[in-house]
Formats: sequence, structure tokens, C-alpha cells
Amino acid sequence: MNSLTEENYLKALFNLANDTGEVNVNELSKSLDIKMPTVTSMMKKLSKKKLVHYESYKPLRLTEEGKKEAGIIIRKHRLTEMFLVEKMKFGWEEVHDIAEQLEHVQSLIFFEKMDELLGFPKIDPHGSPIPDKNGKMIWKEYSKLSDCKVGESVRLAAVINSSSDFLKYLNTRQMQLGLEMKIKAIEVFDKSFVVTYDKHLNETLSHVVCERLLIEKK
Amino acid sequence: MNSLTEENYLKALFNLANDTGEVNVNELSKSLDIKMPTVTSMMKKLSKKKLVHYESYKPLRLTEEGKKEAGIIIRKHRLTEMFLVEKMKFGWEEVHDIAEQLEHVQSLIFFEKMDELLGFPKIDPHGSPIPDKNGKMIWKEYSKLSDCKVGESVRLAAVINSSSDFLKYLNTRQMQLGLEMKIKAIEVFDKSFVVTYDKHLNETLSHVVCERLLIEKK
DNA sequence: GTATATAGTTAGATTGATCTAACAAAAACA
DNA sequence: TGTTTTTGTTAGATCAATCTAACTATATAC
Repeated sequence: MNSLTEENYLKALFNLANDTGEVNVNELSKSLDIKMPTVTSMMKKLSKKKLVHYESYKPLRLTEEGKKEAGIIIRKHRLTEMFLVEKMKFGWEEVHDIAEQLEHVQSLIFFEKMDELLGFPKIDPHGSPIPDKNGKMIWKEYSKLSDCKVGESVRLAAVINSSSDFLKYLNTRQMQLGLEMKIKAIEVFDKSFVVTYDKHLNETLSHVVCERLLIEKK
Repeated sequence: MNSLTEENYLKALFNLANDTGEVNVNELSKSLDIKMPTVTSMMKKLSKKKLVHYESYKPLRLTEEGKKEAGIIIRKHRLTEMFLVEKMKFGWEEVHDIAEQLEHVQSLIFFEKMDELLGFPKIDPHGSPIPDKNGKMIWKEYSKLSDCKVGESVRLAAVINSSSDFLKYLNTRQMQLGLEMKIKAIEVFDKSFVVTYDKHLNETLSHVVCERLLIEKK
């Protein structure tokens, strides 16, 4: 059994891991807002528990067991977010903070029941995949809207870094997952996009926004 | 903000309080399975936070503020139990342990949403009253089945000390809140009751069981 | 009403999670 | 390549929550 604190370290390691699965102590420290010496000592502890590969001055890596544990926590988080949106009628911009607390509930049956009531969803309200019971998660390869070209028709599949402010911004523009839109123009000087969807005929999206919108091409 | 640990002490104090609101250090220690010196030091801490009246060698009492905080935790616990039973289809014998974890979630809006979805229930699945947002709770005065007489017709209104084993015992006998039954006989030697309800024409209930069943007379 | 048992407190140690200060290694820079 | 900056580690302190051992006050019992 891992402590709540340990769970937070595992989750952060999982989320920060780059393509090779490596995370620096400094990144982790910043992400958790915990000073580096504290992080180092926790890494030694998790290393002793065989959850993290730790060697002095080397980048951190989760072990297979560590990945599994982290994946299960993320599973709990995302199932909870889905439950909050689908069954409790919260907005997608409200659920992150609540899920952050519920993800530490130990009762497995609680989350299995959620899963069942939701019909075993594969993605959360922000389009992120929900890991299976073994913590395994399958990432679908989406493109960023910012990498698309003029004239393309796309479907909004997921959002990156789903902060409340960003999601509220999308809400005010009636943008939600599944939305189909067409790229009318791309401004050269600031890389902003002009798109059309539903009743929005000329909505301008800044480059910052387009980088956070993941889409499927139609 | 109180720590999870502090919340557990407050809740225990609330639940153990007798009619005068007093609790002994020893009782609290046993109830929480925490040694007495630890309890003493926590009481000094909560006293500094104005949540408990503490004087050396005197019984403990929650302050008004302490009662409020404790009441709110119990509100969260009982709303959660109700939600788990009504909306997530758990059995009443399964929900205590899960609610024990969820009651520490800080998000107030989460519990207000539960309350709303449940239609603002006044009692939990075991018949215990749900405190209001200020932690205030109104106890209805019920009788114990064990205090009733032969021939009386009663309605099951609540159960005391709703341990999983006890509730499973009731389940196997198709006993649930609202059940109407008639007392056919009381055995003198062991104070067991013979009752009739639904299709059960001669169900025998031990004295221990009858003491845990709270009823309204019809 | 003294002796004994029970309940409660004090003192001091331990563990987990954090910090700061000081130092060491690795990376970036010039 | 040598210096500076950034990153990471070690050592030691602090705080919350727990414990045991030893002591004290209150309650119970004869």
C-alpha cells in the first residue's frame, strides 16, 4: 500500500515521462511544488519499494510495477471525471480538482462500479484514455489543430492540459469534444486560426489555443 | 482546515458523546485504536484550535465550532452512503467503509450535488439523520424493538451500529427499513422475539438483534 | 479510609514528509 | 578548455502523528 504522498509522486512521474519514460528530479520538483532534496529522498524510498529506477545524477524512470500503480491512480482519476460529468452533471471544467481528491480512495469496488455504470468508457471527458485495471493505457495518435492546413475539416477529439480557465474559454465558444470544424484561414503573423463550426462562421483561435486542441482529420 | 487525522478525532468525539456531550480520553482512545498519550496531545491541539474543551483529568467536550465541524463530516459520510445505495446500487452493508474514505473529500460542491441528486434526503440508508450544511442534526426519537411488548405492530425505522455482518444478517431475513412487523411472542429465558412480517410467519430474533433495531409504533 | 485499580499526563523516542544550507556533479557557455 | 550556471545530493532541522515508559490523579473496593 502506498501513501497518498507516494501516489502523488507516482502520478506525476507517469504524467511527466517523455517518450523514453525519463523524468528529471528538477521537473518533478517543480511539478509537485516540493523542494528537490525532498524529491531525492522520496525517490530513494520508492526505489527501495521497486517502483522507481533511481541512480544518482541520472534521470528517473518508473519500474513496470511503478507504471502499473501510477496507471491505476490515473484510471481512478479519469473514471471519476467521467462519472462526475456523466452521472453527476458537473461541467468538464469543474471535475479535475474533485477527481484529484477522489483518486486516492482505496476501495477498488467503488471504481469498478463507476466503470460499470458508465458502460466501460475508453476516454475521459477531456478525451484522454482511461487505463485498464492493470494500469495499461492506449494512446490514440491525434494531431494538434495547430499542425493542420487551411481547408481541412477536423473533429475535436481531445484537449491538452485541461485547466479550468481553458475549458471555460471553450465553453463560451460552444466548443466540445466531437465538434466538427473547418479551417478557413491561418494568419501568418500570429499563427492564429479562423475556423467555422455550427453557427460560428468566423471564430478566431489563437496559436496557444490551437496547440491544445487535438483533432482527427475527417 | 483540519487534517484528515483531526477530522477522525472530531467525528469520534461527536459519535461517542453521551447525553451531556462528554467523552473520556480512554473511550476515545479505544474507539480510534490510538494510545492515550497520543489522544491527550491531540486534544491539546484541538483545544488550541477551539474545537474541543479540554481540561486535565476532566471529560472531553466538543465546542460549538467543533460540533459544527464534526457534524459536517458526518453529513458528508451519510450523504455519501445514501448516494452509494440510491445512485450506485451498492447494498447498505457495503457502504460504510467506502463512505469512511469519501467523507474526507474537501470539495463542498461535490456533496451539495449529491444532496441535490438525492432530493435532499433527511436520513441515510441505515435510518440515521443527515446533518444540515451547518452540521446540525435532528434526532427522531425511536424505540428499540427490545423494549416493545407482545402484540405490538411496529415499523423498522433505523438500525444501530450498522456493521456489515449485522446488515448481512438482516438481508438474509429480507429485513429492510420501513418493514412492518408484529411481535408474536417474547421468550422469557433469553429475551428473544418471535415476529411476523411479509412471508416470514415465525422469525426468531435474538435479544442482541432486537436491541439494534429501532422502530416506530403503528 | 487506606490500598488498589483505572484513567490520564508527561517526557522522550520514532517515523514520514517536509524544509534550508552547504556541497558536488553535470551541462552550458564563452 | 576553463568558468559559470543549473541540477542534484548530503546533512541536519522541523513538524505532525504516533509510540513506550514512567509518573500522577481519580475512582473503586474492601
